[in-house]
Amino acid sequence: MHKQDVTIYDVAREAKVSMATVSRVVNGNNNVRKETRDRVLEVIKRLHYQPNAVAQGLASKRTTTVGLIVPDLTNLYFAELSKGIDDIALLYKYNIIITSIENRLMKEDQVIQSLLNKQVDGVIYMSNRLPDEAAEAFKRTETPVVLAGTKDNREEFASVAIDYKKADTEALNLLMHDGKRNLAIVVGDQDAVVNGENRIPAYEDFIKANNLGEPHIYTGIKDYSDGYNLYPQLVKDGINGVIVTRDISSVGILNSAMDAGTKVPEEFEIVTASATQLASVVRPALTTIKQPLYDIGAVAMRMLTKLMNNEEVDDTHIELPYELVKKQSTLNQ
Amino acid sequence: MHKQDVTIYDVAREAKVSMATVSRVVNGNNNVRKETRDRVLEVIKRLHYQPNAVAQGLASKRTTTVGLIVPDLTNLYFAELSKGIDDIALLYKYNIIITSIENRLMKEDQVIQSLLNKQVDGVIYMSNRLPDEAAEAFKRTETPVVLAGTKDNREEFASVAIDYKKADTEALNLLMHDGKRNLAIVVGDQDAVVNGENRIPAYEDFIKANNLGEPHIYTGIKDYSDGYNLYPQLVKDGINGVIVTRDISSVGILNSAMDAGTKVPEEFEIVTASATQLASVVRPALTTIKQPLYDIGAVAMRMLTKLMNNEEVDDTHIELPYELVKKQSTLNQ
DNA sequence: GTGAAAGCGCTAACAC
DNA sequence: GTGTTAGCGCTTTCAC
Repeated sequence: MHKQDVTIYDVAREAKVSMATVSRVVNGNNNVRKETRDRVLEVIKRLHYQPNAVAQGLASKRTTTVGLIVPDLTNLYFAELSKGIDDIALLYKYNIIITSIENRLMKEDQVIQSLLNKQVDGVIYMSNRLPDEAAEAFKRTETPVVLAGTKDNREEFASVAIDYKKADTEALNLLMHDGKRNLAIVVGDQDAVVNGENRIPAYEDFIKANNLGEPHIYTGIKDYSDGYNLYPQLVKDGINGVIVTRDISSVGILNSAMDAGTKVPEEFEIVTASATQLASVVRPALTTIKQPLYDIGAVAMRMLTKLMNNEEVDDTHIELPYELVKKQSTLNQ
Repeated sequence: MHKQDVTIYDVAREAKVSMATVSRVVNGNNNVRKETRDRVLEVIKRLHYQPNAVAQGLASKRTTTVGLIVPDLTNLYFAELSKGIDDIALLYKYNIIITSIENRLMKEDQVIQSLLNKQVDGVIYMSNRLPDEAAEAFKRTETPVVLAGTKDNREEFASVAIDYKKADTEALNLLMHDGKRNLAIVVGDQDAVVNGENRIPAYEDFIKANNLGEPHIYTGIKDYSDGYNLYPQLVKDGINGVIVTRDISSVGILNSAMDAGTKVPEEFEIVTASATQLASVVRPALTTIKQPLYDIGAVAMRMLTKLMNNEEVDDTHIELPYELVKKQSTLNQ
């Protein structure tokens, strides 16, 4: 970034008006006579003037930039959420600064602080658990935050998600009705609020309510090979039905079962709890809890635009409908 | 973004030094006596001072922000590239503004202009073909650009990629040596420079050089169902070996072939030209041209940091090695 | 080694 | 409807 060639001052001089008027034209303020406006617009075009958003940001205290905090870019779950966010952001002319925070050199709250230093107008948080320092920083700087596809144990931040407990219970019911009674839950990160405070408790409640014996909770199963390597353990533990939070892990378990000669779904059933593209292209196709990921992202971003404009928001905790899509990895009886 | 509570001026007053000295401390300038530095740092800590990056950007003309231009966030090819970029960006303390440009309300060069208005220090371009207006804008604003995982017909922009012609030729050779002589190429966007000026010509040359009859080029095959629905046409055209640029389309073709009862690879072979996670988790696993996507992103970002610092870069057109990974969708004889 | 002061390019009162 | 002016929070000469 070098010294700007043409500034608002150049336009003002050339159009024989003040900087204020040029500013008004650029920002669509109506208090400008049509002839003046046209003259200014002509000069803007002729000089190829482009406003410097950094200077605008400093002067107006609005950067029209929002921060996106995501654990991992290569996880399709977040990519699909991001797409919904991105489309709405474009619609409202916000730029997106994206930061991923998994396996990092920097601590999460440092990364978030650097985002805040960039003076983002708002933040969409999609990671597992909002650290206290970060929550503090958001409040101190009065930065609006919306959680998308995740939850927080604090009540203070807006969120858009689905009812994970209800969804998982429905999925477990499906497995049970198919005659599978040795049910397990396989999660990626047990510290995630969605898992630790929603999915796992729902599973435990279900097991207890239906007298299905000891609970079997497998944690830290994050990628394909984690899933693949877990399957023998599941066999050893006598499991014949699983609900898996990450679909890449589901695929690992599925392939491992197939390679072991296990009949899916006759002998072993799988439900994956976050439907991305992946779940539907493998064979047999996976039964999934289909979350409206694109919509979650879009609704979250829309809500954020309102919060950033200090508009009234009637409900800051939105739950969107999910769907249990029955495919070939369950009997569906 | 509201009026900042504690500014560099507050720190200066509290530490009984000038703003200039605080600025020096913040920016790690050595021309500060140790005692002064310590005193300033103590005040910074005590007041929880955080520099306003927007003001820094305006004053210094460096925003420590880079733009990422990508067609589609949910395409794993770009996600994996982005991960490499992101890691190196973090290392050098750059933030990333990401913009996707497929199916948009705004024209590509408008989106790019809005990125430039944000005064990004550099840009990584990963899309199909850099529009002339955008190329002009980059040059006019002297913004360094590196293409990652893509190419440009102009020679003027730096790039990091693989040798697509060589890779495709090698893949076609594999198919031919397996006894398949009715070979086709299936591409997503034929306007992409990688396809239009590299992959397709390589295919045509190969067909001609080996007397394999008429070329069969299928374009606009972008997603799973495009691939799935294309397969019957491939059968009708007598094709028994394909190279496919997008792996989601490869999977569509694969599943369609399997559903039709075709034996893969005995009767029909597939090579996918961009190996993401997807290619290795489907069954049969797909033979792929494995590009070092993470590395391409990382190397591109590293090069960009040099360009942004006006450092000498010996080679601005880097080709990284690829690998033809033989899996179950080819006979590999 | 440190400070004073002039900007960076723009917005937003306020005055007319 | 338009202009004047004072910042926004910081960096960077240039003195000393």
